[in-house]
Amino acid sequence: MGAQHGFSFSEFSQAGFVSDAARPDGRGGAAGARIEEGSLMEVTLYSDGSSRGNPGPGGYGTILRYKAPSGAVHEKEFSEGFSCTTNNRMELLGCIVGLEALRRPCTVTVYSDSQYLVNAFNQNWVAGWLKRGWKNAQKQPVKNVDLWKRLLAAKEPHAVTFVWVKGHAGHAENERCDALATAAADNPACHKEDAGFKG
Amino acid sequence: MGAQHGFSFSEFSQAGFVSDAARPDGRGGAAGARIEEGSLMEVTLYSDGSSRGNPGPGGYGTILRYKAPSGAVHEKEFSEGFSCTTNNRMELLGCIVGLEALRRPCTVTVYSDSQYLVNAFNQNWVAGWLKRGWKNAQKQPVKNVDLWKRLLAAKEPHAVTFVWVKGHAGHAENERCDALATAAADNPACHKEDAGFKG
RNA sequence: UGACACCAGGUAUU
DNA sequence: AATACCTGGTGTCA
Repeated sequence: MGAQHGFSFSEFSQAGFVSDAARPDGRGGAAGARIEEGSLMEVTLYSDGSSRGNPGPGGYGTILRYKAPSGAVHEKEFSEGFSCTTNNRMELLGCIVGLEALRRPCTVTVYSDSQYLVNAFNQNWVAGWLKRGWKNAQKQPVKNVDLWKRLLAAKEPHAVTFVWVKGHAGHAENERCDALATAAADNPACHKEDAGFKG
Repeated sequence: MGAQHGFSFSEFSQAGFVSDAARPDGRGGAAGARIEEGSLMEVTLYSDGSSRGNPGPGGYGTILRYKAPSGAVHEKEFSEGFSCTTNNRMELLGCIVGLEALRRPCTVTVYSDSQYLVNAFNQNWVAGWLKRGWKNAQKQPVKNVDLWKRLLAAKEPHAVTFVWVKGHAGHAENERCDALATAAADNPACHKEDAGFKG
């Protein structure tokens, strides 16, 4: 199972959501030009990463879900495998590809079991890194800067909220993402190279 | 079949073993007052646990065996069933009740198919737990601490050796214990509550 | 020192 | 297929 890039936004358009003014719930923006948070499409992103050996072969799994006001649920799954990477890189990448698939600004809720990912924003780690020029609290270079920068760029157009979920605790979507991630990690036939990983 | 507590040591006394000096094999202590390891009564303990569901209804089976110098074999069986417990708790409890039935310090050889039980001593897991204040190597609280403490207390007066036997591999006593354990697990009429189990 | 994740291995119970 | 338990390790941060 390879990556499925280019999340088809037309599916969402078909759900009758492109024109905010037409929304039946009345939340369509009267403001017009300005994008209000309440007027954005609400999307849920679940992701998980795995790595066999750490470092070793790895993969990510991501679910992007949009529930239309009509009640219809639109969902897309993503996954990729890599020949040599780390658990944390896969946790980040799963989130990144989900965000990068969005073609318009959205209100996104990201669910991840990785405190490495979630706390970077919810505990303001990134703010400290930027202040120190990508140095961590020990003044060492922050790891995986390539992915962190890519994540910040992918996040930028959206209103993103990060929620930590405990891993392997019965969370259905998290476990689906785990299955996608491990399946990709376990399939050498589809492995790509994680060019950013410095082994 | 309920538990049979209070292993009658008088049976062993009748085997002519109380006076070490009289032992025909010459290992009786000339030292007199001091209890030497070689002077202790040698007992063999077999035990096994089972649990239907894990967690679920479970039970243990235990055989305590003493072979008198005369060649006579004295044996006692123990078993109990519980309404909700785990496989590992039953493996521990089977050993505990056997040891607790001994009324004098003995040289005990414990045979179990549970590496959870055997390695706790033979691989010095307990030493690490005590050093870390009942935390395991991952710094999480050690599970079943109630039973581990009870086992340490039950073991304390004796010279205990643990031997691992492969389960379901034709070991006669192990399979007898398995039969006792599963019979107890499968008989709801005699089930007790495993008060220490946190479900 | 703490937290989360990712494994690798082993035994048993189902 | 899954749970109950343990050992050993790395990837990362505060």
